[in-house]
Amino acid sequence: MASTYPFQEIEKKWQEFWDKEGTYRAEDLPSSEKQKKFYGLIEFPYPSGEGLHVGHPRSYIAIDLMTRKKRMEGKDVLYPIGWDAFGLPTENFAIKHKVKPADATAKNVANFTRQIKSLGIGFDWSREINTTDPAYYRWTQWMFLKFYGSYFDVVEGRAKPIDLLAIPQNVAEQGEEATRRFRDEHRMAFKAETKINWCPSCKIGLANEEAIGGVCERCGSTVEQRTKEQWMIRITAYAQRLLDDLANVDYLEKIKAQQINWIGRSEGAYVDFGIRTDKSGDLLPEKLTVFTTRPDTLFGATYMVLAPEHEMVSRWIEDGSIENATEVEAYKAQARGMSELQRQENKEKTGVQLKGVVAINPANNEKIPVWIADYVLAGYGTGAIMAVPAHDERDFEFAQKFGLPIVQVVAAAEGDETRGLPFTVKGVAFDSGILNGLTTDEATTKMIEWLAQNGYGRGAINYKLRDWVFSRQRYWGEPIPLVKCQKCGWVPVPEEQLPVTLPDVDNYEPTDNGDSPLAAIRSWVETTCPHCGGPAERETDTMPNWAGSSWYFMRYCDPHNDKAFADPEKLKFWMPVDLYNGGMEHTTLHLLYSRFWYKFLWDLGLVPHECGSEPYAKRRSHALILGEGGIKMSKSKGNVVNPDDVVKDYGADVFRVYQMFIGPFDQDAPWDTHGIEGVRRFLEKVLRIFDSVIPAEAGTQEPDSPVKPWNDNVETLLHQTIKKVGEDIEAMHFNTAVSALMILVNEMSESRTSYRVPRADLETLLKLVAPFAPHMTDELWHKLGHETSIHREAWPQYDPAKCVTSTFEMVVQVNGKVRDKMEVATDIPEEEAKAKALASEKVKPYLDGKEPQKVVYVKGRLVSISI
RNA sequence: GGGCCCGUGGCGGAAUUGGUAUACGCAACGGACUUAAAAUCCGUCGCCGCAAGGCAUGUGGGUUCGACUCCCACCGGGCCCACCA
Repeated sequence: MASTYPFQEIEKKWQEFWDKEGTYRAEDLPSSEKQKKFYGLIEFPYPSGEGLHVGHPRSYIAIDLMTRKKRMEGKDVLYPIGWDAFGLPTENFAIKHKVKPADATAKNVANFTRQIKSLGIGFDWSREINTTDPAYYRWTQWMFLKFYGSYFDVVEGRAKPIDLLAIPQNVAEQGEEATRRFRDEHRMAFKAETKINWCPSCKIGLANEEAIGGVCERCGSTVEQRTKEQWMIRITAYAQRLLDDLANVDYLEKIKAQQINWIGRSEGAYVDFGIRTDKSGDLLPEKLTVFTTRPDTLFGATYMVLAPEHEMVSRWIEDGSIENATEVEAYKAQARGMSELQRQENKEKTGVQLKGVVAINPANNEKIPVWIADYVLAGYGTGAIMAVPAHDERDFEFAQKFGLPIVQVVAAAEGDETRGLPFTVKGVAFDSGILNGLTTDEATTKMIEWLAQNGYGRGAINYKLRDWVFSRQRYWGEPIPLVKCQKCGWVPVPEEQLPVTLPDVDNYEPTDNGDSPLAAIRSWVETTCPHCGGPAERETDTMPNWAGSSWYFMRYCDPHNDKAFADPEKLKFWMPVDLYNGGMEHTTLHLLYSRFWYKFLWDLGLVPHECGSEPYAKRRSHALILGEGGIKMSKSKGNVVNPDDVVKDYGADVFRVYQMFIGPFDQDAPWDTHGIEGVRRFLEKVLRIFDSVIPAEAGTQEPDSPVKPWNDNVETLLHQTIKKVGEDIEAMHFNTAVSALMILVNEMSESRTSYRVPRADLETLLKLVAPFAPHMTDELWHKLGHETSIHREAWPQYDPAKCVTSTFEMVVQVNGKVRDKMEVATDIPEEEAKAKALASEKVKPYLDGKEPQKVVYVKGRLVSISI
């Protein structure tokens, strides 16, 4: 800014002042009734070594504006900050540079803190949290144990303590071991085999994001698939509730759509197919069950496909039912070696027929061949499909490639696009003809009835959502607080012994077998069983990054509590979050996981019932700040803007206003070095308005200039601006709020030369600018003689009567074209407006002496004449 | 392939939700002040035209007194998901 305004000094001064005064500290005990609280939340950052990106603050500043306005409106405001600090980049950095991840994290947090504080954001730093702090992850572990100690009651549709799980008679009769197994199978946290991406060179398991294109992101070697027993969390049990409750929250439509999409509910039916092998020569006792959304096309099912991993395939290989077992094994091996990503890239259909095995289509008793192919996914439905090539594109493609029959189901043909290739048309779908003349929906319902009546299947609902793989073979994460005892099996670490802290070692290396680096630290692994006191080993897997971020918004309500993750009374006051803002990249997983986690705790009564079943009342997303020219900022392109540089050159206030003015909040916007100059000019103009009011040397006396009455138009504009800025901030239209302020300031600074702007109006202006440029406005506020911060002042009110002018410029249109404009009284009667318009000299030539066909008056706007 | 969204000056973008298209800002140009520059201030700035006027919101149609806004088709671009039966 101008050399006369020492912004660096002033900004620092106010940041220290706010810190000392606790200007932004949320009330520890609420001072108002619950309706008057506002909890604004931004996604807490991952403190990377790169430092703050210019994109980060966009969200922080936006919510800062909103919370500042709410505070000025007298609400209790909670706007906290913390660090989502566990995770891969830090771990990788630590391994590479042989430093401790905790030390690297502390350094990064210090840097982020310095950067964020320099922006003057009104965070309540007294509530700062860090997911890697044992005092924090103690509760993350505690919550994991709640998952472990619970099951999902299907009848009531909610989680309950595992002690309440009814053990069926026949299980109980089999003894303790069977009972334990039954219980373990029903826990919300359970162990199961899953595939992981394995880099044979780095000897490390990789997240999907690190194995893009099937190669290791770090070293470039081909990623293998390995099978491993991992902890899973039963999020699928909550699929329907996660879907249903979207109706009760205010999320952007596209965010809801993403959640719905990800959960992927589909209605259909399970259908049981009989299986005959040549070897046995007869029907097997077991059935092959498939899930289909189109049971009405059952008659057109001409073959079946199993996922290569389907357990029946292994069984049939073993018992010799499959004649071409070698070929089948080879295909299975090939499929196993492929990562999901490789599979997605190569969409060419492949598969092998299981020779010696046929399935029986229950609709017509026809024998149909059985195949395995990797286009059928083991993880969805039953891992097997009935293939209806006439009504499914993928089946069609497969049938074409392998010469399988294609049968169109006539009753179902309506609505399905004909593929323009010869079909074997079989006419009526059923002996009974029950589907004739029905729509697809009706036929589906009818078919499900038929299946159920004849014992061939039943209606069913399936979700794409899979259970949450919760184990990571990593060091830098929350240890999973379980111990494996040879005698007692998995035993939870008792609550009073939490947290299970990470061992403080100088360095660690990945292991050969895919275990976490923790597995090699024997002194940490070896422990005693909390149950029987015998020798036991700790679980060496750690939790995923998503764990700590699944509940952090609750910890903010009571961050220093060491008796509970948060005091229920404080949760009752602050929850739910009123506005949650973040990037679109987190609108599927993080949002889903945290909603689920919250619902689970709510079910158990650990989150008070009064908080409601959803953690976030409203979710919005910001877009990206791009590099100059509209390309993404990246180190390689050399177009990265460092917020430190901007703050150093222009100050935080300019940076903040520019961030808000750059474009619509939910739209990507390119950084523009020239654009920021315009904002600087604007703020300097604000300073200049106060020059006459505030004498150069700190005095607060107003000069006794000759006073002309304050201009009515500026008065009107002031009230219009109060209205506009307030509404725009609420609607997150920050760019137009800034432009409204610019218009007012332009007007005021022009008027200043001819009129004396009343001090009260100047103070109003200052309050409107305050959330945008907090340092400068507090400085001016104090120079006007105030002792307390402007950020605790009352937000200005507008007078609706003063927002309207007594006259307006009425437009006269003839056949939709503007032909005249005239100044008329705002309350002009309709007839008079029309008469005036028709009498206009400029309009007359267009009337051509004819009588107008229609004359429309739009109040306060225009008269439209058509001839 | 599915879902969501967007096309307005040289650029970022406004438009009271169907009512004066191009607010505000940037860039550019001309001028004032200055020895000069910066800063600041004044002015011009969609296109064609001396002007009157005409034409312009991706393209073509429709509804309407009136369409950037609503409807249909097409063209172009973006984001997310994706062999989910």
